Amino acid sequence: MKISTKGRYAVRVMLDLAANNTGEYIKVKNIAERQDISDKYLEQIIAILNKAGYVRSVRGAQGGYKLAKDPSKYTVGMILRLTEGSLAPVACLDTPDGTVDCDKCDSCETLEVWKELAAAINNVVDNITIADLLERQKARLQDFYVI
Amino acid sequence: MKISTKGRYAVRVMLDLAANNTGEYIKVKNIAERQDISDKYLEQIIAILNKAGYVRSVRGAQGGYKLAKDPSKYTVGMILRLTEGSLAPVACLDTPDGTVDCDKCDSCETLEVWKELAAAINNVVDNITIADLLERQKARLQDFYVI
DNA sequence: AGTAATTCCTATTGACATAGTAGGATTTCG
DNA sequence: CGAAATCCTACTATGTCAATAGGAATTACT
Repeated sequence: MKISTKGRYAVRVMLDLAANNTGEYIKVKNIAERQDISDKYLEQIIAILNKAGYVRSVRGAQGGYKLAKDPSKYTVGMILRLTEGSLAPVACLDTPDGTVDCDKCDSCETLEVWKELAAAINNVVDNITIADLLERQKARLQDFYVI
Repeated sequence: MKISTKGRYAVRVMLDLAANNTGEYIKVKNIAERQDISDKYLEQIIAILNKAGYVRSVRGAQGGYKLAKDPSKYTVGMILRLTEGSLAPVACLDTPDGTVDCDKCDSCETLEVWKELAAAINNVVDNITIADLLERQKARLQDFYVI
């Protein structure tokens, strides 16, 4: 029941892009340094975000990445599902529609548990956006400087 | 973010023992047949439940297993944590106490997300007992025969 | 006492996923 | 043209999952 580094790093990348947005394109190398992640590994992760259109890229010298839309448009759930695959706690629940992929789900008492669990998980990750995280971060930095 | 078969099977075993409780000891073979699980694999899973004292066993011919306590004493969370290990969605949160095992948790904005997620997960699995599942099962069987 | 049934214990295996590392092709700015 | 950056693909080491396998120890029944 662990979220992999791929998913966690992807969220941090999106937050980093939001936090360091100046309108300029941001290089992988800089993100990797700030986040203390291997830049080669980060490349692969950001490639997923790029293919999905979550970020825009410019190639070549002075190139880099920036968020495609406003931070408020990206939920943690979107990012995790994109990079991790489904967040469903059991395989029979990770269908694109809401159906159940199991031949004996009719007599499966535990299925209800997993459905409740899936709903609880979704409820958390789908209700936190990158903008929310950014706001929290700013609030914390404020506190830091005030003290 | 999947729950493994170990955890899922363990819950089903506990429910099976509760549902088929007649005071007699129940054999692994019978549980395996009813649940359609390899009995050799089930042996290993039930061994975990046994060592933790969740079930009582009698060896030898006519031996078997039964729940150690009332079904209401076992939550799904207890069983999953026992068999799966921690349910924390990130490694830095699976400490026995509530502490965080990460050197830069102070500046980790995403940690809050994982904490909320962990709380949501716990809230579901810690509030469903085997007795609850048993009740639902009985209700469903009732419906079946009435129709 | 002997035998069948059952739990108990440990080792092994094949398949797959994770978390990177590595190398170079391609594109673009200066 | 050359340096800097993204893009693309292959490889690898490690570990986990989900069993399978074989036999040792224990007990009830005849």
